[in-house]
Amino acid sequence: MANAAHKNLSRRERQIMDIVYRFGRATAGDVLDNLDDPPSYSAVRALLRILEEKGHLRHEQDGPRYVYLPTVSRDRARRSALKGMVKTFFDGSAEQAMAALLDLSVSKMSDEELDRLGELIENARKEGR
Amino acid sequence: MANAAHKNLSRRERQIMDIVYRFGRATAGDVLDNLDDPPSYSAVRALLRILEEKGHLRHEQDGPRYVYLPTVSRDRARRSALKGMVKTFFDGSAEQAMAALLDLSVSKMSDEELDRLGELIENARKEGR
DNA sequence: TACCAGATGCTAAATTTTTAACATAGTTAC
DNA sequence: GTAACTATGTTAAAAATTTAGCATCTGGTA
Repeated sequence: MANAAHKNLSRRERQIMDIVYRFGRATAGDVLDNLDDPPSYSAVRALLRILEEKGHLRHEQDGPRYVYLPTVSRDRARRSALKGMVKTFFDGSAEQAMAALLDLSVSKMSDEELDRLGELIENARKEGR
Repeated sequence: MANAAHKNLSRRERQIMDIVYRFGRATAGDVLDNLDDPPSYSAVRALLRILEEKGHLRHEQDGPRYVYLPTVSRDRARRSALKGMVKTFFDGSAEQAMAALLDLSVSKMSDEELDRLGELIENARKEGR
């Protein structure tokens, strides 16, 4: 079911998880700095603790402070998010999603990037699967 | 800014918007049927009305009932969602996102689909941009 | 060592979200 | 026409989320 993990997050929880995923690892301060319409530092810490309780985050000690990391690997999170997106916005068609993605960003892509993508597809067509 | 519209939705609101986007248009009943851990019919209707007030949905009369539709075109919603995803999970790299998408679904893709994608990239490399 | 800065833990209040219940109006079928 | 069914509109209570405040602890530094 799509983005199962994310589905049950509250608004703030989701905002925070997005930031942590984006950063890979983040302190309460990092999160606060990147939150729209941010609450108090204290509120952010409370949310981080809740997310940890729920099993979405874990923390490591880094000197005097906590650094939070997702418990689910970035790779798994990516897959899950992609699946949800394809299901919700592209009728389940990964091809459509890729086309839209390409359309969205060709203007910003380098020749090298396009070459690499071309190869990936070439490979998939020949051997892969 | 990512998925600006979605960012401020509550949990249920987001779940409902996802369903409406997936269906394109949906009645309260459709939404109820597709909601995990569903509340009462009445609760769903209340949420739909709130989403309409907030400007995320509009409704059309279809015989005796309302059919709800997103106010933002699917295309815009897609773009917005894709951008957010790329930013959050792929360090802003559309190429990486496309590669992951391909990896996720090569096994399910037909030769035709792969051909079409190959062409799109070919075109982008040659002329486009 | 003793102080200061900056961190966490915990608790309870404020706000928002979510829900159900009830009242009302429109459709359809007989 | 009217009864049965199925909608919607509104309201207020229940539940969950979000927040801030205060007490406490830890680490670095003069």
